[in-house]
Amino acid sequence: MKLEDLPKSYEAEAHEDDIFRLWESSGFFNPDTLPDAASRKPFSIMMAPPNITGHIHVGHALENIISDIIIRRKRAEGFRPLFLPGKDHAGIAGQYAVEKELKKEGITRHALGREKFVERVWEYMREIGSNIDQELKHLGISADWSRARFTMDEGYQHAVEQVFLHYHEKGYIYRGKRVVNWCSRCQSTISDLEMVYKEEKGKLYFIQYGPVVIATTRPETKLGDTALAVNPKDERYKDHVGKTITIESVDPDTKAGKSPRKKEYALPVVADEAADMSFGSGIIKVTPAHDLTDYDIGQRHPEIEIREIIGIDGRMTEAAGIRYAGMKVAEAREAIVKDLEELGLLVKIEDLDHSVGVCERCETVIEPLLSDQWFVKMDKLADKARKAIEKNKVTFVPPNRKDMMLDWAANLRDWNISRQLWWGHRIPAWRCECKENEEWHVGLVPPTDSCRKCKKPWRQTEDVLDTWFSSALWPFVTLHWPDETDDLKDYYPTALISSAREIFYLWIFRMLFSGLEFMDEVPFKTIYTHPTILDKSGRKMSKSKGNVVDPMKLTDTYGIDATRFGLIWQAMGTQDIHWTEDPLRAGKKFLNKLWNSSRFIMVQIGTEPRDYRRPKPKDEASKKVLEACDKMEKAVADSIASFEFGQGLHAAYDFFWNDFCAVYIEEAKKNPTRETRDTLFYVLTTSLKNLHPFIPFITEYIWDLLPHAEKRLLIAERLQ
RNA sequence: GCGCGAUUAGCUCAGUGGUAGAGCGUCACAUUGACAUUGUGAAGGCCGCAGGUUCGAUCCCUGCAUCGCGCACCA
Repeated sequence: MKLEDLPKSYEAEAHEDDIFRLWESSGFFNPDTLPDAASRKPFSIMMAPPNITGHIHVGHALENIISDIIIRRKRAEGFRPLFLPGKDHAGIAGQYAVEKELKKEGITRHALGREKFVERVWEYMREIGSNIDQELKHLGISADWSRARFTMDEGYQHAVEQVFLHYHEKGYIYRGKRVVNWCSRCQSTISDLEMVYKEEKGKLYFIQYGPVVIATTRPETKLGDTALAVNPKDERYKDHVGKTITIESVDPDTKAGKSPRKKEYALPVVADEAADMSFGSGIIKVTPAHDLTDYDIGQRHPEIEIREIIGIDGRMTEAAGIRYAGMKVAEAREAIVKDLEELGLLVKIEDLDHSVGVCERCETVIEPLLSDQWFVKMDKLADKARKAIEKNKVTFVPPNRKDMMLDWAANLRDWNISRQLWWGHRIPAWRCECKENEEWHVGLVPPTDSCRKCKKPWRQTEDVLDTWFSSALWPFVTLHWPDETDDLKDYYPTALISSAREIFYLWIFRMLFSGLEFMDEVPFKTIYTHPTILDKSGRKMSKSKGNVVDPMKLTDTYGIDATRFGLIWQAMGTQDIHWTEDPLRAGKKFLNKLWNSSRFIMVQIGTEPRDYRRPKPKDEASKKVLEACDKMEKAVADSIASFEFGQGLHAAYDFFWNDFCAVYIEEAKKNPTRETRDTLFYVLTTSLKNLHPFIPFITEYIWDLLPHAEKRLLIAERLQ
């Protein structure tokens, strides 16, 4: 081979797509078709399914490149590794994405109707979903796309129904009126996860409440007050506990427009830990229908009445009194403050910085309110998961996450699993249209006998399940549970789950108890929380801040390998990454170094087939570089095994550039012998093998140019 | 408020109980010998602050400060 036959610099974009096609058509992403598949041990990772709401971001890129590194490494180590890809239908986020599209066309989902709207969502999912697949493939992710799953595909829907029925049979599912986070725009409950807090300059209002003064940021909720609470240790209010206090306040039944009038109320006083002695006056007004804390107080003191004064449309209900009924919450607040002031009941107003919960998707202020919802009892399920964690059935990386999760799981509320959305898994529960019959029938089909009160048919509830209800089942439903497939036997439990910090609790914990409940075994041996990519100044990336990094733009600029190199170079342990493109530049240079040294070696060694076992040279330089090479191999293996991907890449880089290129190749040039040629070939091929998981394209490309028996580095000679 | 993590060269980060390293950037020199996407050399750091342990601390301990994250609170 002549030097002139090989270009002077490495042209990534000329080869990367071809190489991926070559891998894909080889079928080796599917572990079953690997050579000697039957004798290989199974190993599996389930891809955290990206939400189908747009393009993948740089965090997805990092997450999946990390998994891909592990998978490629395992493939080379002689395992039968399954990396199962898939996508999440993303419930509220998916629906909202389509609603935004409709808005541009000037229509609403209500105008379309449920059936047509859901069709639109499916169209959107197919289109955006295939983009996501393309983007992941473009990054060189060696997942088995023939096994790809979607949380709304037919088999998955079936599994979700079975899970619901199972929980129902065990008595874990109930329907209840609870205070939930209500988004009045989405017209649905939302989970804590879908809620974000916005810092706001608010006001703290001090209101005369009979003999005491109470402080509140939400004076309008006083219309729903049904009690007062003080801390049991609070000496100041000891005498009031257990008695009622008569207070004077606005009469809400005075017509709007007329001057406000006073009215007397009797409110019971209870002792409850929730009252903080040091905040405000130390007395809290209890509004059980519109505040989670207050609702809990209500639960602890059943004598407290519940009055609902805010409706699901975000307006005051009739129970709030004719003076305020129909007003939006903010309007009612203004009105009542004015009335209190006129009546001389407003003591003072202070400024207060506090945060307000808003809907993550549409920024509507969340109203906590009482609503009929479906719940899953968490006590037994959470207990199972906690015990498994305590018994170290799973390993946490980093280890301190173990205690964090146990703390979090120690006081869980029951899981509100119903959502008033159109996009998602329909809840298999039926009820008579007449609504006079309170009876619910849970099952895949309606009951055959009609309702006792009328002759109308049963109808399935409009509600769908929380999107996490289905993603909780990911590690086994992807393997076709409830069918007892070979895949399920081979690949469950998975080796590890790699997840973003954001969804650590809500997703990981739910997969844990789901796996234990349905498979009797933890779904993964290791829970790895990968680094979060922040911008250079350490802020979260977000569209509104304009600091997001598009991985596709990076690959356009630097090529895929250099992008992978640059991402992993920065991935030190589980530390957050303050994003910088510098290492991508370094990556590009390194690829060129790798290319040119390979080019030089190819010319040196000629074209005859070679033995690529470790040579036993006698000269010092060769012995030394082989020793360093052994060290590098060990460092790479150890680093990957301990999730120190950046360290592994640094070790390989450092060895290759310095020990090998700068020192050994120069040395070998001076006095080329058969021994140095053997050593050059061995060190190069060993480096390629160790670098391959990080920068798979160039290593494969060079490998295929080398004269030896095994083509395809992807499945080349097994490492130890 | 509680917990976790971070704080080292201009920037992004490694690192070790014995007076510090990488990548990128900067400056000077080298020009075609695999590679100028290179090579050689240089500049640049009281390793956040204050105590303590130690013969010796950037590293261990305590406190503080700043930043970030999580949980709680936000009456």
